[in-house]
Amino acid sequence: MAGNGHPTIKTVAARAGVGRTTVSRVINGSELVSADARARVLAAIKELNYVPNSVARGLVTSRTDAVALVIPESESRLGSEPFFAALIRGVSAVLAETRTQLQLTLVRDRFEREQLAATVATRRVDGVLLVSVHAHDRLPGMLEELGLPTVLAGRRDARERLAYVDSDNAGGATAAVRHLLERGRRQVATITGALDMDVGRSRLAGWRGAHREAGVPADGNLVEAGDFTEEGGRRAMRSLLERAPHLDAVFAASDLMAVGALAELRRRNRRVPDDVAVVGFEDSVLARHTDPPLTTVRQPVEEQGRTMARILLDITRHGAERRQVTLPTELVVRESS
Amino acid sequence: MAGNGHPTIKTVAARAGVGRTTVSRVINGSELVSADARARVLAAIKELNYVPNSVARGLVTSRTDAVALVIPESESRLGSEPFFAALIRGVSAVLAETRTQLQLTLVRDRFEREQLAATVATRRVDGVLLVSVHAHDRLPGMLEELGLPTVLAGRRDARERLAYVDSDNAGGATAAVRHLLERGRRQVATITGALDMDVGRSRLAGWRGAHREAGVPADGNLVEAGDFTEEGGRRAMRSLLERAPHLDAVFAASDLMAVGALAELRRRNRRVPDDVAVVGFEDSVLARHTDPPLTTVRQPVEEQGRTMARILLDITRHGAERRQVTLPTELVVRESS
DNA sequence: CCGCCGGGTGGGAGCGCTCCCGCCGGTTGA
DNA sequence: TCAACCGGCGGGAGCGCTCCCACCCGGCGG
Repeated sequence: MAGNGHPTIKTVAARAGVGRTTVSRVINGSELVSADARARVLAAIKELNYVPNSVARGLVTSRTDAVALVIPESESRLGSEPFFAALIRGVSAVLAETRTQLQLTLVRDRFEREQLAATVATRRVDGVLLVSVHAHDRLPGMLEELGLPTVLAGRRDARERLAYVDSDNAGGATAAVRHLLERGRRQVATITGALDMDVGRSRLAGWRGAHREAGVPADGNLVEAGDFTEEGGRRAMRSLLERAPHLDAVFAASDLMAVGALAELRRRNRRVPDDVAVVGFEDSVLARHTDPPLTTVRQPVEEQGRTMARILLDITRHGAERRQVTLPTELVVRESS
Repeated sequence: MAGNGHPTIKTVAARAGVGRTTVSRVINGSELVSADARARVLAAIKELNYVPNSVARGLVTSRTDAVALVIPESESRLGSEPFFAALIRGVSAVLAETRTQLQLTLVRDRFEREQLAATVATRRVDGVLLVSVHAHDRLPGMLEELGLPTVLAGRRDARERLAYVDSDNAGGATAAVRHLLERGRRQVATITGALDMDVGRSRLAGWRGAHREAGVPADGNLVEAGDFTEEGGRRAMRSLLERAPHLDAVFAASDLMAVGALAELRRRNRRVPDDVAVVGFEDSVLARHTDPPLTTVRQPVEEQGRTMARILLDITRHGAERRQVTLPTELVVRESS
């Protein structure tokens, strides 16, 4: 019983000469406290340097004021780090306003990913933000069953039921390819992203859409599947050039793949943009540093993070409905096109 | 009392026909349980899909099995994201092994930084990992007073008392400058990092050391202070060229500043490496993508994160002493030198 | 003058867990 | 034979908080 350790609400109550309940009320901003009592409690808190124990609070309220951000590490390793960094910044900014903690969970492999559901079920978080969901990912479903509010970055497919915030992938891709066609490019190839993800499929759909719009037939020979990695971009560029040596433009579904494509083009002494125009997607820091600087589609990643956090908090704090938001993208023209 | 909600340890005990304590023992891997009882408990856990409530556990053990990683956002915004991403990967890998949660705290401004001490004092974390500490940062001291185990990424100064993991900044810088001098460069300038940080000072010391070693006088005119940003690198390069137009090499204390320097050199039509050799520090992704690819000093950032996490866990779990570790760096020669 | 109301207050109970301590019954050594 | 011991086990207490439910008391209407 030494006054040692940290002061508790009881210590504060004794010091202020009031009951525990009154202290609790002051802390939680209840109106039903006389000005006098409130002042005494506040003074006691300051004197004792008291900080409420949020674990104890969490036990009774069964809220933790923490949300998890789940990121598959395999993808983050692939150099898309700027994406995650920006997303985290956005999320964190909104959470800070409401004193909500951000728990970062990097998931290394499928096993850890499935295990996560159990971890998360230990009630350590009020909700989950999920990044990079594949079409047949089971995790979102598991979280839903657990009744844990979940917001996705990107959707699993066009019929997504859960809350999500996505960029306008199809629209951005269409704009990119339209830009190439309008500049007179005749054979606009595309290096797609992973096609088991909606991002990959939607950006490919955008490439098709722009062709349709322009009344140009979309040649299946000009499509090569990538995987969002630099090496994948390089490889895809290689097979495209072999299949369609006369292509004069390529739309890569990510900046990183565009970088790979640029490398392959340089290796073959194709000039960019003179011989072949290149456009990426994301507008990461990379895009400004390639040679030549990369034309690309900017997605508002930080805003995406902010929106995700807001939607999640609205659900956990105010029981709001799940919302689905698509954020606009914007073509940034640089020197590669 | 409806069987609703989540099963508790009591539910499991009833189902298995044992006491709460026995269930607890099984969960925590105690030896003092008969094989029979253990089997029954395990079965009950599985049937009920029971997951222990870690908040309740935390209340009694006063451990949360979570640690905070504190990152000043101002710096992370500066494009050093690859550094933080790698650090997080390392930290996360080690934490995952011990089922410890990672709480990420981006600190936007000084105010939030000081407030953090209070937040952290709500007992939500067992320890803190601190990144980018400036020489006169008050936060480490506050955490120490709170008795919260802390490990720094980098040290405040050469007399650091807290646990830390740092790269061999001086050694790496010396190797970089030695390399330039050995290749016959006569005027090796340096763009320093922020000089209120040990990283900045140590890398500058390395530049001096290599000169001393080679018996070449270190010309103060060849030193220009930067701030680890690209723009800072550009600016520093500009003043260096004005002050010392005949310099034939520059060692930048970060890749990002090297990128700025490269841009300025190109603007002035100085060829790299023919006219001026450039070396950076960090070996971030950027380094492979500059034109020409950047010679730089690789620091084992992921390993740094792993080591930090290990040291922190050793302290929180086993009451180990604070350790101070310096990890070796390695010169990576590419085409800019 | 009495009942009633309602703002301000405090104590009890209980959140789900761990840990202390004591109980039980079988084995061992003197 | 009996005390000492020990492995296996369970209940009580309590971690620090919130919330329910009184309780008190001054003011007011009947």
